[in-house]
Amino acid sequence: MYLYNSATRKKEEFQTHTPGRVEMYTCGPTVYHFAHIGNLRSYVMEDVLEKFLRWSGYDVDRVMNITDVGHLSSDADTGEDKMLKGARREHKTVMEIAQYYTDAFFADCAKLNIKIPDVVQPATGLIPEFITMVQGLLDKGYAYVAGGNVYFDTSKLSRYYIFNEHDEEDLAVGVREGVEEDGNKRNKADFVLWFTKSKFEDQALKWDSPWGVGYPGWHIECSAISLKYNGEYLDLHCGGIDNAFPHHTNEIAQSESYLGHPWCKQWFHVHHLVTPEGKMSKSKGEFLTVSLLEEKGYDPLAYRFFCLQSHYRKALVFTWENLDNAQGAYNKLIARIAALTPGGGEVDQAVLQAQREKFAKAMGNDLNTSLGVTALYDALKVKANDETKLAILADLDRVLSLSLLEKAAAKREADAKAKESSAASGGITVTGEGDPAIDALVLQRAQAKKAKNFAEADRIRDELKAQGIEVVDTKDGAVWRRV
RNA sequence: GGCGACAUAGCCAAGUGGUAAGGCAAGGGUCUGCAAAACCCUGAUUCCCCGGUUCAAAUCCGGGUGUCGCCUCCA
Repeated sequence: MYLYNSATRKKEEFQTHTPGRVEMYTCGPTVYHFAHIGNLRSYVMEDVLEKFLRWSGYDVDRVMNITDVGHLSSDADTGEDKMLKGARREHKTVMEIAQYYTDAFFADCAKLNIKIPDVVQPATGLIPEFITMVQGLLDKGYAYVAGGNVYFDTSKLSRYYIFNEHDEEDLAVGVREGVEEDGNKRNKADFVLWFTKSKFEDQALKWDSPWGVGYPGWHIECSAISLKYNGEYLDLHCGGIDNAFPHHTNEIAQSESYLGHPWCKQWFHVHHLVTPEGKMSKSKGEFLTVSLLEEKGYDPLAYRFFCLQSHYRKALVFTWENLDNAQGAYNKLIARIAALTPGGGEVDQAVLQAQREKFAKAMGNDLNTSLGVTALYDALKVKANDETKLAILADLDRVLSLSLLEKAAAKREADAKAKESSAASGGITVTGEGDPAIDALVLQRAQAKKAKNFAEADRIRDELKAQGIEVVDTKDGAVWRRV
């Protein structure tokens, strides 16, 4: 397959260190708050990438960290740990916060059909490994101690900026409000590997180290966790585009300096979900979570569908209108699949194979999920029996994970049930949200309608409408809902 | 100020030198007492702009413009 590689800024043929096996690492969430749907866009796209690699025959070893310490909200000593901030906000301990939001993260993932990685490692569980790595960098001369902290010395590298051609002098340090320069650093780009100094006395998580009691920097965790579980050679590193610099740049600096050889070849960065006002963030605008989408009546998988319709390397604009489009398209797709009849005839293997190849070509071209979704529509239109169409859809859904066949089967079953009860009650069925008084009115209307008393039927429908209730006649009876 | 990505119909988009896929929305039609649903039909003389290369450019080259992101909190 071909993937765009952020490190070379080119689309390249994907190659692994060990043929047939992919060592894959993903930067996981900092568990200080709920994930918003923009965060989850990355995990959706990475999930599709992982599943496509498996579908293509690779053996994938996927590792993800959980940042539960060390992620500062600012540079240098002024930085407050995000976890602490969360804990204080909710009057809980840091570990309680970490557990709560880790669980919430994976609950969101489950709703979006995002598979849990093979290894999930919280940063606090691997402190000795971080210390070993920091010590190794000190021993090799890539790090120094200053003002109680351990820093990585970027001047020791022949090339530090991997993802962009920065000239150090052009870097606007402190470009953001509230960021101060750290006087302990020898070079502008140096970063902390281990902190012992914190202005915040309630820094709850501390560990003993050769440099004093303290806590790890944010970047070291990913290098060390990947080294432990993926080994010395990483094939594919994923994350949001905003992590390219400085986080991933620093990971490369640490890992390659420590290992003494090239580390990860392929870098996969997912671009942002944005609103018409700009970047989505937890601190401004509406805080969009999966739960909020559900409260508003959306299927989380419609959001997944929305993500798949677009390319991962393009900013995707979120508006409620766009999500409505996706939900509508998703519902229609399910309805069309539900209209197929399972269990009849043989699967046409030649057609299945041809559609598989078409899909593989699209997805293999820098993960073109938009064409991948189009392949679903092609499957519905292909000249073959329903059994073959269903087989194609089931196969492609192993990658896209839209629960197509499950949802279609559920719809088919619900439709059959409605039809059955319709037959049992002489053709008049009322399906609604479980209010007997409303059911009675809707039934009255249906009876008036059956007696061709349309004036009375419309009068009752208007009466219901005034109460915010919409009645729709389907071929299987009357259905009402609150709007 | 520096670096990077992107720019195709109302919206999401495909397209990688051979004459603009697909989806959503919209409009028209069939059907239904009326609606809804379903099904059928309709869409860009043109791909941000200006030059250039070529028999041929949305695609390649040069120069602009715009939007977004990063430059030590973010996926």
